[in-house]
Amino acid sequence: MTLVKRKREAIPELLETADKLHSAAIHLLRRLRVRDRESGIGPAQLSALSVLVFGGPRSLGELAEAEQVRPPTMSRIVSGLERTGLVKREATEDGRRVRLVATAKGTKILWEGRKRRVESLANALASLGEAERARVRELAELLPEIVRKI
Amino acid sequence: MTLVKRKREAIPELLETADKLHSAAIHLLRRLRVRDRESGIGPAQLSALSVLVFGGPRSLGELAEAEQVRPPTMSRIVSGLERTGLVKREATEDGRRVRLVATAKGTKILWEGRKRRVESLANALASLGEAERARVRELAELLPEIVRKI
DNA sequence: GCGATTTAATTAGCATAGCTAACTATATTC
DNA sequence: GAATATAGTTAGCTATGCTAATTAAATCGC
Repeated sequence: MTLVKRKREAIPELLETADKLHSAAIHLLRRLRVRDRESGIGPAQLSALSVLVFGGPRSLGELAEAEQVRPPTMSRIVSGLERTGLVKREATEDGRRVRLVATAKGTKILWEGRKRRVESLANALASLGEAERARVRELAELLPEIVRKI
Repeated sequence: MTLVKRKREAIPELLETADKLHSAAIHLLRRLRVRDRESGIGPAQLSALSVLVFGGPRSLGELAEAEQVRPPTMSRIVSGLERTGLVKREATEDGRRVRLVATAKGTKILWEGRKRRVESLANALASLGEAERARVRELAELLPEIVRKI
């Protein structure tokens, strides 16, 4: 017990920070999500589409993994996106795989939605002081590194 | 147009910060969500339960509003929580209203789940340097204020 | 080179979670 | 006390998650 004490002692403070960060992330996204309804697309479809738009075409399995969803689930999400003309399934050299590509319409809709979310948040940031904005900027850069370690 | 130019010019930098923060929040929660499956409770039930556990008992309408969901949706979420013994519907003076209360079992399960999420994140924070951890701590305190302004 | 295995995606069937519309029951108002 | 307002539920639709089973294509082994 006493031998690992140093390591254990470090945790409570981190737990508190983690708890606050976790809670803030939940509330942040809950607020921004409201604006997604304007797109008329469900959250899973929107999220999958964003991977294709920002990350480029990929197979169904890859997209499922990126979205942390099982292939059958992604298959149906893609079917919905295809039905509304936001994504296209294309054949590949490997006859088992499909290449999923966002259409022009899908790309446009996604950018508009993202713009709404980001603008809502940017407006909230606008009322902060210069020092606080700088702090937020620093954190926004630091977060991806933290996420990678989870 | 030109009259509001000053305000518009301030936005691009904020848009970039907002975009990064938004994206980081999405990826953060996506990672942490994985651990929720261990609880065996769906995300909507888990989130509603957390409001009752951390915020105390309230009516169905209040809970629906807190969760940004319509009353019929919340009614069914609560039915699920009641069926598994995590929440109780109690009568109030006003015969139309119900008081929703988390049971001991519900409280216990929620704390365990929250612990898992927060610990995952705290572990990721543990590998940061002292200066970075301090920065994260500052931001975690600042975020609720930003969220309130969205 | 052809049968067996592996891999990618889909289909089928189930549960949860979101919505609107319609209904029930209780309070409130005039 | 009748009309109206409010709180919650029920019914029925769509979307999103899962596992199990199926289909089709590629690869492996001999």
